[in-house]
Amino acid sequence: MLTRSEEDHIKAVYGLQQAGPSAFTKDIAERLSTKASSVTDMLKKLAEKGLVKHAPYHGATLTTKGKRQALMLVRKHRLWETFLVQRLGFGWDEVHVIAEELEHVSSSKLIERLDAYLEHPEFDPHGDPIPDRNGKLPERSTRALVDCSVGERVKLAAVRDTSDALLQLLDTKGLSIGMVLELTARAEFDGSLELRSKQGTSYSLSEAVARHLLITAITA
Amino acid sequence: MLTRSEEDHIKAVYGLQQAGPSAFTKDIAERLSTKASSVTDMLKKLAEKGLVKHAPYHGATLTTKGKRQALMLVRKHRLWETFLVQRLGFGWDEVHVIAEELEHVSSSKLIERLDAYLEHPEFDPHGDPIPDRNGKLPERSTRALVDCSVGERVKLAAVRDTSDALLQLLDTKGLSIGMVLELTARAEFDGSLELRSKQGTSYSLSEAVARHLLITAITA
DNA sequence: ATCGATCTTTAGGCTAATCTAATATTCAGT
DNA sequence: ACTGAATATTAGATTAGCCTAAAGATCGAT
Repeated sequence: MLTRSEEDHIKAVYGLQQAGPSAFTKDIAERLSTKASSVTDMLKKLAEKGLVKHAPYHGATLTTKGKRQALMLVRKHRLWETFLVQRLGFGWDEVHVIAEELEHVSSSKLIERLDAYLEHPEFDPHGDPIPDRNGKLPERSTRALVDCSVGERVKLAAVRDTSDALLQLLDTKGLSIGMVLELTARAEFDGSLELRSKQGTSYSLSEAVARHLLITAITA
Repeated sequence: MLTRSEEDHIKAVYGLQQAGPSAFTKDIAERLSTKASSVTDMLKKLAEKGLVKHAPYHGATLTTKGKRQALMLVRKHRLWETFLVQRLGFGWDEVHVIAEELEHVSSSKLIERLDAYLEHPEFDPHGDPIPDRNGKLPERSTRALVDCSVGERVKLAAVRDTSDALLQLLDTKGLSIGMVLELTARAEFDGSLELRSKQGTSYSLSEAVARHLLITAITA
């Protein structure tokens, strides 16, 4: 059984390993709002428990065992987020903080029942994939909206960010996961994008936003 | 903001104050599976925070502020239990432990949404009253089944126990909250009771069990 | 009224998780 | 290769929450 702090560190390492090969002390500390020295202590402890491999001065990576733990945490987090949005009617920008607490509830029977109750969702409200009970992530090929070409028709698949501000911005504009859009123009000056929905509504997005949106190709 | 341990102690004091006027160190320790000395420490801390009144050697009582906190915890606990049974299909003997964890999740918006989602239940799966958002408990007059007379028709209202064993026993016998029963006989030898449902099924209960069942008079 | 059993508190210590400050390492730019 | 900036680790302190052991308080039975 892991403590809450251990779980938080493992999840941080997992998250950072999505971006780079190794998670660095400073970045972990930043994610968890602690200090680097505290992280070093914890990495040492987790290394002893066989959950991470800690190469001093060169960051940490999850072991197989650690990765399994991390995936279960991610699973819990995303299932709770799905519950909060789909069943309790929360906005997608409100659920992260609450799910951070809920994910530490330990009952695995609870999480399997929740999964069934939600009808085994594959993606959470932000479009992030939900690992199944064995830790397997659903397959899907995405790319950043910013890398698309004018004329392409795409489907919004996910928001690559944990900050609520971006989610609120998208809300305000009326954009949400699953929407199908055509990229109609890209401004040379600032890289901003113009998109149009089937219904003819136009949306204007800055390059910064477009970098954080993931899309899938239209399958039709 | 209270820590988990502080919350646990407050809830223990509340629970014990339902039975007697004051909660004693030893009983609190027993409930929380800690030692009396730890409880003393915590009572001192909670007294400083103005949540309990601690009369050394004479137990603790909740202040108004402490009672409000306790009621919110009880509210959370019982709403989560209701959710687990009604929506996730858990058995009523499985939910206590899980709700002990869930009740510490802090978002009050979450609990209000959950309450609405469950359609503002007044009683939890064990028949215990759920405080409303202001801490008000629904009114209902109950008495112990053991105090009823032969010939009375009663409705099972609540199970006065937190142990799973009793709940499992009732499950096995096919008894549940809300059932209407007639008390047909009481054995002189061991005080055990015979009951019969409208459908004609007979149930035999030991005096020990009957002491832990609360009933309401039939309103019809 | 006192004694003994029981309960409570106090005293002192332990561990987990944090911090700050000091020291050590790495690495990019010269 | 060297050096400075950035980063990481170590050392040592702090806090919360728990413990054991010892001392203190209460109270019913004599």
